Amino acid sequence: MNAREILREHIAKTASLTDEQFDYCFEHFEPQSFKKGQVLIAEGDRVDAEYFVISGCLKSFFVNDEIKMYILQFAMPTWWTSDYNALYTKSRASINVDCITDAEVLSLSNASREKLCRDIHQLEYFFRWRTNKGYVATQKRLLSLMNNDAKKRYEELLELYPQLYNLVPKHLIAAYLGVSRETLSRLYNAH
Amino acid sequence: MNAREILREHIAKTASLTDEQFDYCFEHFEPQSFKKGQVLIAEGDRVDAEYFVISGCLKSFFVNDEIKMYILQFAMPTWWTSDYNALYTKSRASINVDCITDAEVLSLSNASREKLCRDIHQLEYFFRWRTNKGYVATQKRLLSLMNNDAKKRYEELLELYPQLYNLVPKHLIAAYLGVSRETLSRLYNAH
DNA sequence: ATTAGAATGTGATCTACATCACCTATCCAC
DNA sequence: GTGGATAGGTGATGTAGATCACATTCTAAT
Repeated sequence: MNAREILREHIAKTASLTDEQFDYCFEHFEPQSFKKGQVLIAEGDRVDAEYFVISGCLKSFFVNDEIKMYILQFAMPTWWTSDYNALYTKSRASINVDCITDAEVLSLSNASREKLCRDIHQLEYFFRWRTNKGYVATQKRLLSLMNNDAKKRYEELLELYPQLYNLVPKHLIAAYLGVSRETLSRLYNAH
Repeated sequence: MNAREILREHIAKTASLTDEQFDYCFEHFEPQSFKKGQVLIAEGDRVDAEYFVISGCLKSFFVNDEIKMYILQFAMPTWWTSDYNALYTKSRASINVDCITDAEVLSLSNASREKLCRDIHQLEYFFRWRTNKGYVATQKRLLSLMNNDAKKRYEELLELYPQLYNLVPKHLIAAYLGVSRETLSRLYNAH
């Protein structure tokens, strides 16, 4: 399945567009390819676009004191990622986005998204739903972080995203769970 | 300022509605009053509405093992609250919402919101933005929880919402920060 | 093939915070 | 006013997980 079809199917799950509407919509996306390790957004950048992942895996993360990294989100195919704070407030990036593996994305600029939302009501609906899902998921994660210990959170993560285990280095999983890589290592080696 | 004006001004910050549009919109909200301690949403309930706070203070919270409480959000005037997961997926509530003080709210049913979004494009825009703000705020809180110790989080909270300090009992602030009430007590008594 | 740098495992130690226990002050409801 | 929640404070002790230190393996570039 090509990028166009992946996007089409993804949107169709939430909003119904006519062929003409989707054509018009798709014109606003720009396909981009990145190599493993390439940076899409660096802290301090002006942020102008969000990214819809076609293949590969990205991460969005925050680095504290130039030392510790906390992963906000792994972005797998059909997931969206960006610095949404910077994007919506037109401020500079406070988080980073880069590639864990080689990746293909569809880039959508802020201006294009707003234009599409204005022109096609169904797309505004789509983006409202998408954001709502992200909001709910983040709230769940917040609760899990307060309520569960590292082991429980690790098990939850693997249950939710089994692919991650083999795809993503363990120290990144630790950075997502909010524990040190040492602790994570001890956890799944059942100490 | 009455409820109508408060809502009008709140929406106007994000979306521009004509007088007719706002009239139509406002018809879908139902004013409700609650006493301190009253429950708007209890775990297990069917959730059919979200609430826009006019006066007073609500909390949305999760109770683990019938013992420990974690507060997702304090809802002050002009804030929205509900169990958005249950509301959007039409599942039963996994969190609770009740009143910390006497409160007046405007209740908006899920059906009414969807109708309003369909009928008035600008409102769909409004709700998209509102959800986006919530998403970004929750991400920030997630980062703070992973990155900062309890003392730092406590200071951040007071800086962001100074009103809370006098309005809300300390043990609820602890439940928001994700620390025990004892630890919170020791923190601000500078041990 | 060689080598430098990532990624990972594991012990020893330290620490922020939870938990338990108990005490005091305040606020209502009868 | 009195008694029972509710809120808050503080000491003693326990523990999950951080941090430090170092060894091992894997990976990718030369």
